[in-house]
Amino acid sequence: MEILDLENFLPYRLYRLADAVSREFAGIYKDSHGLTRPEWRTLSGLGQHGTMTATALGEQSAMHKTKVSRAVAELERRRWLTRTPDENDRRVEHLTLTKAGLAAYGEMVPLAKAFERGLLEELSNGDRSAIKTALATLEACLGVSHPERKG
Amino acid sequence: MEILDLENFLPYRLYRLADAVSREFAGIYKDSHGLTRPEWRTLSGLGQHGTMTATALGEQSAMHKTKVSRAVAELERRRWLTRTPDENDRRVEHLTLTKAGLAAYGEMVPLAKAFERGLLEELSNGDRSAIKTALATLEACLGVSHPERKG
DNA sequence: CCAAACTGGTTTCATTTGTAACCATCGAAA
DNA sequence: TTTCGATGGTTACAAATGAAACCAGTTTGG
Repeated sequence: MEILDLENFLPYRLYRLADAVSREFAGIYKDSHGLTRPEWRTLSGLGQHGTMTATALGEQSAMHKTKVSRAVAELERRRWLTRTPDENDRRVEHLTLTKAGLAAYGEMVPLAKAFERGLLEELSNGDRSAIKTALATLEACLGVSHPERKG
Repeated sequence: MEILDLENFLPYRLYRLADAVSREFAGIYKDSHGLTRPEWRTLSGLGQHGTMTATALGEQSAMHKTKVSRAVAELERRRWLTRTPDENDRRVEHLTLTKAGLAAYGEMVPLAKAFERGLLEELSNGDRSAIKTALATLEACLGVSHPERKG
């Protein structure tokens, strides 16, 4: 009978690594501010782009719209963002970080970058660039970069 | 204010890719047999190693013990595995696939391998080997390979 | 021998997640 | 204009998850 070596199976390894990295990284937003991952991504998207709609947020950060909806609701409750109704389309709301939201964002960005740097430092120069192109290739192949995501 | 480019942030890219791959791959065990991921991993571990304890399963496949416990219960309900009490330690149970379990495993392994092949085909030879060493390095650095996992 | 600490495994409960249904609004076509 | 399908976003409900409590059995140290 043909067997599968799980520990060397790419989907499994990818998932396990991503999961470990993500848990590790969660310390930065969870322990310090009690954010969930969707909340962190929402904060991050708005910090980066200034103003976005919920739909745009979902696309940019690969989140299902229910996740976005709940994350936005929570950040609003904290008064880290505000909603502004769109002039032309009354279904749409434009989301923007408040001063408090920006402050939290500004505080976490350097920590996030340091975390990433810590990871990349472990890799040789060659592996560092190779992993980036490999990721890009697989992302393109899976249609992950700019699609209608479900996550 | 310093910003973070989420779409180029390694932890995010890793997670998003792993998530996409995992969803895609889930078709192989979910759509065909209605398995969850923990159930698939359990099946896979036992198919590969023949007989294991729940604890060993958790270590090999990076699952929290509650996930293992529930997956094992479900596979037992399907009569895909059986439990045999340990001779010396009455807390321990040895898990083994039944004929039906092995059949399902044998059926899925080629599909899994084909899926992995499909992914790797997208990469150049260089990237293929580089991504493996990069994964190994990060796994080692995060202590993912052989630890007390929580996932 | 006995108590305390530990380990394998299950269960309980609160939280998170996903699917689907839903509401409101919009755009296109009749 | 009216109707019908699509779209932005929220809500309801069921299933998956994780933390911690738990039970049973085992080891250790006095």
